[in-house]
Amino acid sequence: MATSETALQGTSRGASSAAARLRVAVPSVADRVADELRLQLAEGILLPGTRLTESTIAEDLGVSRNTVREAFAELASERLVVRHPNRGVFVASLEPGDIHDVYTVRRAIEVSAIRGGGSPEAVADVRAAVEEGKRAAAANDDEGLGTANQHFHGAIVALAGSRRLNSIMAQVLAEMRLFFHKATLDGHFYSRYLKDNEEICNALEAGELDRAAELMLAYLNRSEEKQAEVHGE
Amino acid sequence: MATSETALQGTSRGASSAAARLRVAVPSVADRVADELRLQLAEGILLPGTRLTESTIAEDLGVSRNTVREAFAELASERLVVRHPNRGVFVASLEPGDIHDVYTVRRAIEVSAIRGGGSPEAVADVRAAVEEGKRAAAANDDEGLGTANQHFHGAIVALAGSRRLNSIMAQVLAEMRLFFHKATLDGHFYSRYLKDNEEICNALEAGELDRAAELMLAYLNRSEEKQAEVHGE
DNA sequence: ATCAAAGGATTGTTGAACAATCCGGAAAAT
DNA sequence: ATTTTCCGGATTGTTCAACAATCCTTTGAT
Repeated sequence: MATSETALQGTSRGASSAAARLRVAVPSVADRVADELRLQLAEGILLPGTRLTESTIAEDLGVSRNTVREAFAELASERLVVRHPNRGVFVASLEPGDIHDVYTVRRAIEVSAIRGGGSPEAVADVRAAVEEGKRAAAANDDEGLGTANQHFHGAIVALAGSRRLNSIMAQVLAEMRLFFHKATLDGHFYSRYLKDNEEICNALEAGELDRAAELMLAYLNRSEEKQAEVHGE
Repeated sequence: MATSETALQGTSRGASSAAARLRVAVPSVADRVADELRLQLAEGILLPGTRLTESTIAEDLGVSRNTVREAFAELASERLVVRHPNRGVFVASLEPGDIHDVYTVRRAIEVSAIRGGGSPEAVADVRAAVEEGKRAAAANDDEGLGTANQHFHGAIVALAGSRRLNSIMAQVLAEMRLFFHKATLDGHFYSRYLKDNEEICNALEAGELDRAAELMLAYLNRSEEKQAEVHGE
C-alpha cells in the first residue's frame, strides 16, 4: 500500500569492483530493505499497528521473501516492529507503559552522559544543536525544530563518547519517532524546550555538571508527563 | 568443531497441538539455534575470533542454512558476533576500547537504577543475590560466585523496573561473558566484590540511595581497571 | 445464536541453485 | 628471488519454489 517502487535490487556488476576495492562496504540488500522500512516508519507512512506482510513487501520492493525476513529481524531487534509468531510482524505501537520505560532509559543515559562531562568538541556539538533549534524556531520550521531537538539529545549522549550508548540512544529516538507524529502536529510543542536546552547547554559549558544533570532530569520528567497526557492514559 | 549433535529439528507434530493450545509460544528454530550458539559462546566452546561458517553449523545442528542466517542476525544484533560482509561472521572479541565502552554503559544504567530506589521486592532480590554469592564463596564454588555476581547486577538494574533497561543489561552481561573465561580462572577474582556488593545492598536497604550509587560507581571503576589490566592494555 | 469443521492465506523452514566476492596458491614477469 | 597477475575453490548473498504448521474467517450443523 502506497509503497514506493524504489529499485532495491541493483545486482548489476557495473562499478561494484571499484566500490569493493575502496572498502566502501556496500550495504546488503536486506540492510537497504530495512532502511527503506525504517524511513517509511519515520515518515509515518506505516502507522503503528499496521501489519507488514512478507510477500507484499517482497513484491513491492522487488526482493525475495527471505531477504524481507532478514530485514524484519533487524527491525525487530530495534523494537520498531513486533513479531507475533505465526501471525506476522506489525509496526510497533508504544503503550502508556512503554512511554515511561523509554524515558527511564533516557534518564539513565542522558543524565549519566552529562555527569561525565565530555570533550570540548562534544560540548560544542551540543551548542550547535541548540543554535540549530533557534534557527528553526525563527523560521517557524516545526519539522526542523523536532530534528534539532533530537540532535540536541543525540549530542548530549555523545558526550560520553560511547559507541554502545550512542546506538542505544539512536534506537530509543527511532522508537519515539514512531509515535511522534500526533504530537508534532501541535506547533509549539517544542517551543518550551528551546529554553530548557539552552539552559542545560549553558550549565554544561560552565562546567556545572551536577546542575546540568539536574536540569536534564527535570526536563525529561516534564517531557514524559507531556507525552503521557498527549497519548493514551 | 566439537559441536553438540543436539536435535534441533523436532518438526514432528506429535504433542505440538497441546503446546500450541496452551499458548506456550514455541520458540522458532532460528531462536533455538541462536540459543544453542549463545550457550556455546558463554561456555567458552566458541572463542572470540572464531569463524562461524554457515554451512557447517547448519549441518551440525541439522537445520537449513537460511535458518542459521537468521540466528546470526539475532546474535549480531546482540554484538555477540560480528559480520564481515562477504567474509562471514566471527565470534566477537572485545578490544581494550570496548571494555571501557561496556563499563560506560554499566555505569549509566546501574547507577541510575540505584538512584531510582526500587520496590521492596526488587530490593529483596538484590539481597538474595548477595546471599547467593556468600553461599557460593563458602562452598568455594568459583563458577557459582560468578553467576551470583551477575545476578546481583541484574537485580540492581531490575530496580528500575524497565523492560528495556533489563534487556540492555542482559546484552551487556552476555557480551562480558564472552571474555570472562580468562579472568574466571583466577579463583578469588570476585572474592573482593562480595563485600562491595553487600555494602551496596546495605545502603540500598537503608534508603541511602546517593551513597549506594556512589559505592556502585566506585565499584564499577575498580572493576573496569581490573579488567583492563587482565586483558591487553 | 453457538459451536465445530473446512478453506484459504500467511508464516516458518527447507533445499537447491547461482552470482558475487574473497582467499590462497600457481604461473608469469620483473 | 621478489613481486605481480591470474586462476580456481570456497563461502557468502540472494533468489526461487515448495511444503508443513498455524492462524483467521467463513461455512455449516446443532
